[in-house]
Amino acid sequence: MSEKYNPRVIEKKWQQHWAELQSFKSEVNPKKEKYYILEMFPYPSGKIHMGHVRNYTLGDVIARFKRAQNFNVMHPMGWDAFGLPAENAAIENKTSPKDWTYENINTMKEQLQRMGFSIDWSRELATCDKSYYLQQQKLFKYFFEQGLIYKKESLVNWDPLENTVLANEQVIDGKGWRSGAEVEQKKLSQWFFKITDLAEDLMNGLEKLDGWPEKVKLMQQNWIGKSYGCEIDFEISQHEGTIDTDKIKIFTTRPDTIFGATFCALSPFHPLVDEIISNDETVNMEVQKLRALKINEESISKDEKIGIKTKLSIKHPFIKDKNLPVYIANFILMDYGSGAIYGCPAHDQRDLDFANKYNLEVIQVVDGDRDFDGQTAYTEDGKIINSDFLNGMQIEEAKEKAISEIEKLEIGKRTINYRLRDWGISRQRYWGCPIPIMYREDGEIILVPDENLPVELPEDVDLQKTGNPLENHSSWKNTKCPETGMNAIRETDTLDTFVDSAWYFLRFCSPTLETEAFRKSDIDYWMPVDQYVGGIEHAILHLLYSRFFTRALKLKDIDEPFQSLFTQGMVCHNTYKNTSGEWVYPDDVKFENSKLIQISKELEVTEGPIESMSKSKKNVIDPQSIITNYGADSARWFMLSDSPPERDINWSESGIQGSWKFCQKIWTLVYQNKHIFKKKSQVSDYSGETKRFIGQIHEQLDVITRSIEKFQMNVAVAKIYEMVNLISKFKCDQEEKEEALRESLVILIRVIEPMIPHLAEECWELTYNKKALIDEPWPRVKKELLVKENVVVVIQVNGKRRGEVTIKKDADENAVTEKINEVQNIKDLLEEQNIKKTIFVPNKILNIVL
RNA sequence: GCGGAUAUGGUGGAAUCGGUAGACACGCUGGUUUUAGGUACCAGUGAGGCAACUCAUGGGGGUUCGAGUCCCUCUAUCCGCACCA
Repeated sequence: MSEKYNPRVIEKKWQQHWAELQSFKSEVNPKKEKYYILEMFPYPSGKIHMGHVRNYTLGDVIARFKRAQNFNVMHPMGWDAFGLPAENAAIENKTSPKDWTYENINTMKEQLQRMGFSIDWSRELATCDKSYYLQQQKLFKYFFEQGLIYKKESLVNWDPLENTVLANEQVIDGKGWRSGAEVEQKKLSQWFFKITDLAEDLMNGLEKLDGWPEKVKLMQQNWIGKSYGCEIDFEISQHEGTIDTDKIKIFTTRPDTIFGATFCALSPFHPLVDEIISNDETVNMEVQKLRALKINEESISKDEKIGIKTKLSIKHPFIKDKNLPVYIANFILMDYGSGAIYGCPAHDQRDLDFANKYNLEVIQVVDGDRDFDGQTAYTEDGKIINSDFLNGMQIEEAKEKAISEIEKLEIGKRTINYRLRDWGISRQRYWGCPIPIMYREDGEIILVPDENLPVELPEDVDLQKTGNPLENHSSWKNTKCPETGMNAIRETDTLDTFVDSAWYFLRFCSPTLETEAFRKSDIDYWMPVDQYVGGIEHAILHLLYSRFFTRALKLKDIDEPFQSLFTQGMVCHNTYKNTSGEWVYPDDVKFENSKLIQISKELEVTEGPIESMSKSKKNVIDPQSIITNYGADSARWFMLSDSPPERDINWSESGIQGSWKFCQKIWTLVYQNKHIFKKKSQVSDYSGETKRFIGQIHEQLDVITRSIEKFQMNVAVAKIYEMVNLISKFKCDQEEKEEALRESLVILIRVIEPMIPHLAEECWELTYNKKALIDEPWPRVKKELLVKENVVVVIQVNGKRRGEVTIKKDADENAVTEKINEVQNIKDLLEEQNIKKTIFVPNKILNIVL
């Protein structure tokens, strides 16, 4: 044990100690209250990055804090190990995705262990483990049998050169990122989860989630997007060629504007469009152009509206002899409503843009405060005009009336529509969980029997070849039906990796169970997750899918997987560019002669804006170098200092140095006082100055405790600084004071443990305590010491602070008023003035209004 | 475009309830000690003013005895938009 703070030695020492004693292994213990803390598991991309360090440091503070509060804490860790980057790496480096992934897992596990996180590694799992995806295939079968899985056609980004499906991020300016080929929208038959079946339930469940940030709940609510409207069948009045149907079903949320309808628009992927283009080659060519465009909500609202006029017309249901032209348009989603709308240009901006472009009629049917100018759609409140039986009504009333008339004519019905779409889970990729389905030669689609699971990923695949590697692997793909012996073809799609992460928190409860995905008794004890910590970028999809899974699995008593949720901010850093316009790593930049210079190339560098750390902009700091230079505790402390956890944090060299200095300061403070722990004192009560000192310590302890509970780690950190400053200045010259110093140091060591555990343990060793620090309970706040005898009451004149008086606690207004006379400048202000009234807040403020 | 968020000194940020704005830290300035130096310690540090005091929480307006906090409005920046995880 040395006088100098030596993180390299002590961190290794305590990590070994915890590992040997299996200090963080968790087991079901019905006698003890459980606490399940979980951080979003990482994708094993290579090395840990600062975002991980921040995420897991936050979670670890909570894990260690709750343990100190006598909870039976489970804090597991695993790997979200399937995904695209493994395939990309395989193509670039000619390695296998499996080897690449497991190598990364090893590296990252070592790094996480080097951070000293209190993780129960006995529960470790990787979603690419056979044992994990075996259970996932069983869950797939369960969902299938529950009727929650179906197949339908849907669109993908298709790279015709690589013969493969591209992720959105692989499409850059409409071109394939590797091939540069023009990306097409291709229809493929794909598997879907019927998440929309539970849309209502998922929305209502949000109300109960008190521990979730309001903004995340709102984002989910908007994502589900419940809306009330109606379907209307419009009769086709004119067409050319043979058309299979005589109606077009449209969906609207604004049936009150039915009399303002002036055209009809179909999605380019509407089934009727297939018929139209089979009759008309000119339209066909135009439609193919529209179909090649990527349509999402963003493009609908921003991009130029394009329409193709068809030879069809539809009849207006309420206006005799009025026919509306039918267009095929790029701003209609096939997945929303019925894939067809009627356009009411006066009251919808998209429709108006379209009508203005194609010179269509615009009829105003809602009139309100603002004049309608023909350029900005009128979407505000108002009264219905130009609308026959709806005239004079308010919007809501008119909606009701229109729907009831439509239902009376039996040409449509009231519907509830959700913006939420079913969850497409098919991926035409290799590195994912195989779908346990076979297509038999007799046309039957069968589920692979349990005894033949898992359907294993073949390892002998050629990723260099274009197309889906599983599709190309004929000996894997062609198989026999285990029941009938008939020839069969395996499903070559794999599952979306969001499926992997939609139930991993359940698997952590029974990580090694072979017979089932999880043991019921384990789930009953550990679930739900008490605190989930992760990035805001998962606010919608991952969390919604996990909620869907938990509900669909019908676990008794549990429908919400995450009791509380905390979303942390990102880690940012300045960006640097050299004179040739290349991004430069911060490590490669030095400051010389008041210029920034790139060390490796000796080029001048300019400093760019602070952005979230990303490999593409090279503004990353490798946590490994920080751990090596400063130690894990300093890195942890920095992550918790200054910025509130939910906000973005800017990495700075001076900040990490400050953290290191602080760790050193704590060590010096405890080490210099180590002799006082040898003695045992008889002091049971404090007086005077010592009482005030220890009172302040307990006040700080109180704030630290409450701050950690509220996730305000930066506030807790600031109070710990204050505590250290206070203890450092405390002059210890008598027995009573020595006892106070001892008590305060013990409190300090205990409260820093969740944040900087190695240093805390090393300090604890100096106190001659037999019990391990991690098993030491959180210190109790001595409430009796928080009561102050005197308080400062601020005196205001006309709401402005003019002075203060120190007075006995709970003194009344008269007592305060009397004391004012001692304050000269207030006396002057009050002279020869009439006091209109006074506002008195006990122990806080006296405001005198003149 | 829609949806969500954020804005306080030179910097990161603090401020239970509407009640002393700027805690704590970084940086900077001056000093002390040891060292070649990093280090450690002490003092100062929102702006203006000799001072009394005035001004100050993105801009403008409002409610209130009193607003960083509540209401309206504007501006700027960031995030998401369904195959990245």
